[in-house]
Amino acid sequence: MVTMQDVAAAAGVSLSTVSYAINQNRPISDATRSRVLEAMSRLGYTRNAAARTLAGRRSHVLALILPPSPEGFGATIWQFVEAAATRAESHGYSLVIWPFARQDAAKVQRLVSQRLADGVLVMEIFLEDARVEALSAAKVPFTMIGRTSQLTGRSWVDIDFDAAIDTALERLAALGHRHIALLNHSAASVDAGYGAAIRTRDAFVAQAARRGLIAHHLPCAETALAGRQAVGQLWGLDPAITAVVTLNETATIGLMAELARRGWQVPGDVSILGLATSPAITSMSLPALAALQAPGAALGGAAIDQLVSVIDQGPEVTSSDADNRPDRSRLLPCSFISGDSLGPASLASAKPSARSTTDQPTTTPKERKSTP
Amino acid sequence: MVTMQDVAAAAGVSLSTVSYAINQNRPISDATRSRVLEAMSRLGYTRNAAARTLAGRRSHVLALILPPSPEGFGATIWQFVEAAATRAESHGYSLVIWPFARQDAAKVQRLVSQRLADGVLVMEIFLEDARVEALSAAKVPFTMIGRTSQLTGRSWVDIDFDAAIDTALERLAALGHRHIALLNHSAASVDAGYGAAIRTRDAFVAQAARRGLIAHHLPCAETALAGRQAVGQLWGLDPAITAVVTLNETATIGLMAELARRGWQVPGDVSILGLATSPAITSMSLPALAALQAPGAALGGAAIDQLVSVIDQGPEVTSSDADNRPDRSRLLPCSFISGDSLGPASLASAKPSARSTTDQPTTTPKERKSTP
DNA sequence: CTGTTAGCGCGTTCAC
DNA sequence: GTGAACGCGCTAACAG
Repeated sequence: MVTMQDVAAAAGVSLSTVSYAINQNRPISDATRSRVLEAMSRLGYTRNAAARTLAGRRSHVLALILPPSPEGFGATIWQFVEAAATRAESHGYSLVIWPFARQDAAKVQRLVSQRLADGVLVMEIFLEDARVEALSAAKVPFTMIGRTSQLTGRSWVDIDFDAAIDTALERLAALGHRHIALLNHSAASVDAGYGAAIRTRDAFVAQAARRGLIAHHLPCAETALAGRQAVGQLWGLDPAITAVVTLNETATIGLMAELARRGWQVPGDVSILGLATSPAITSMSLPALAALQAPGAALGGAAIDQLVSVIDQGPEVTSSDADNRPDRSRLLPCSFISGDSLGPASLASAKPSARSTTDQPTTTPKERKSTP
Repeated sequence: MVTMQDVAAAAGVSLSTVSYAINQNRPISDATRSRVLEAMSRLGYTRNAAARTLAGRRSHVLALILPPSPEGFGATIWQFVEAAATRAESHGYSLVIWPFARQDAAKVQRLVSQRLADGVLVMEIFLEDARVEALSAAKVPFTMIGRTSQLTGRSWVDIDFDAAIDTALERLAALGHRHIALLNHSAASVDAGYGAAIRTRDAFVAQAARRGLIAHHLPCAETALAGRQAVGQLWGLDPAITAVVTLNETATIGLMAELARRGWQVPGDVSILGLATSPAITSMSLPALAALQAPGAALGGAAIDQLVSVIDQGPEVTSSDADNRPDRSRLLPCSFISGDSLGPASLASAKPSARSTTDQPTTTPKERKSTP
């Protein structure tokens, strides 16, 4: 292995000069710099990361904690990761991914205490999140993608679910929909306090009430099968539902398949609007799903920027007003992607033929008495 | 930060004794060991990764190079990652993920030359792969998930596509299918030499010929839209096709949606069999997709085992017969998941009404004239 | 602008 | 069984 010492010797300068030439920490004459650079490339030198970390007390690594998702990741989350990796690189950091579930706080603890990363990004935040507490306790700089309920002094970026719901209800109401359902993440997620699910639900219920709409909230497992079963459940709840807002990509696919199987038209009989959905998903359905697209890439870039700023400035933010500093916390909007799944509300009573509430026995719900 | 020195002082022993107590490199009396351990946990000591790496010349980190996939990752790939991370941990390594495309060989080069990882796993291998060449040149231990065409002295694990195709054709032939199509990955992937796509295609063509079946190979972009359009293309190629084997999950979803839209029955009119598909996908379609499931978790574990063995034994394998050593290379089989998408071949001529070969120009089909 | 030097925290080879 | 001492390769004062 060729070291800085070798380069220094070859260039006829001292070791520290090589270091300064590389890191540009100090003015160096062009002549010596080019001698050094020449020697470096001639010898094929690359600096040793461990030595640099040890001496400099910085690893130049940022970690991203991802939950192990049994369903795989959609395009949104991957856009996020890519954008984050790119932005990290532009700040001189490399991004490593640590797959840890919410329960793995101890592992997180271990890794950060070894100083493997200078800072950490945490995704899929729960209102109470042990990983976040571990990071907080370890005094490691971190930024949340999402928000715990306790926010004081913490850095975060999040999707503006409130605004997204506002847009969604605005559009649906304008189309005449009055009975609207929200197909959420699983009951398990909601009960565990998954931030996105809870904030969306709350915004949905509150804003629907304000607008005088009939709102139905249905948690649903993240599987296509559960999405299919949701059809029976939803119209069992309220046969007058004409629109579904969905936060659950996988379930949405099942939902639309089941609607098709029953012969219901989208958007003729039912309108569907995806929330925080990726374009890849929207085109998977027939008709193409209208959606409020999650700002994956923007979130990734913003999250890294914030994390770097926390690292650079230290965690000195304790004054109460600091919570709203734009370099510490940001809400990003979803953008509307038009599809073919949105239409005017149908008069439910007008097309009883298309609206069978009869369920399939299999995986499924029972009969319900039709109560008009 | 609490160091080994601190622990040594607190336990009343010397620094090296602490090191030995931790690494169990040398016999230590139980009395002193427990004193050391007690001091460690009392002070909350965790060793500094950089220092350990520098002194020990091993980073205890393995890297996994993933391609940035615009469509997101399915469950299979994520199972692989999880299994690999777990297995790595059991070997005392942590697994970091580096998202690098095939063109990013230079970045790979840079990272490994900094000795950030003791070994590297590379996924989604192309027959000629610059990342692999870079690793090879840098003399970094690595294991491929997939295979380059040049294999001498290289460690790899791969899915047994040959066997999978054998199973697939065997089953389809037994159901009476004679005109069978393969819906492959994109033409771009095939042209670039993506190993899985090419090996599957070749096996498909060769084995179909051997069995006297009519084989059609269709590359298809990894989008649902392209999958929909594939319907027109396939039956344009050969109206007598009664079964489709698919290696392209995203396209499969579109394919099935389009079949449904045209009113074709699966498996009544067409049988569909997924190849190297994950269970999450199989349940997304209606009817549930029959598939040869990719051995994601097994691949992950096996890949790590091999990589560790390469690291431990050094790259000394140059003798020609070494290429078949089971600790260096392994082929893993897919397992059959029955679904509802497989049935006996229909007599094409018997149901001309359902079979039209007319292509839709865009994503949005109009009526077609029935041409018997 | 450049050179000298003292560590960073730990693994490991020696002596004891 | 234990301890002392050296060095891994580099950063960052501190001196010129």
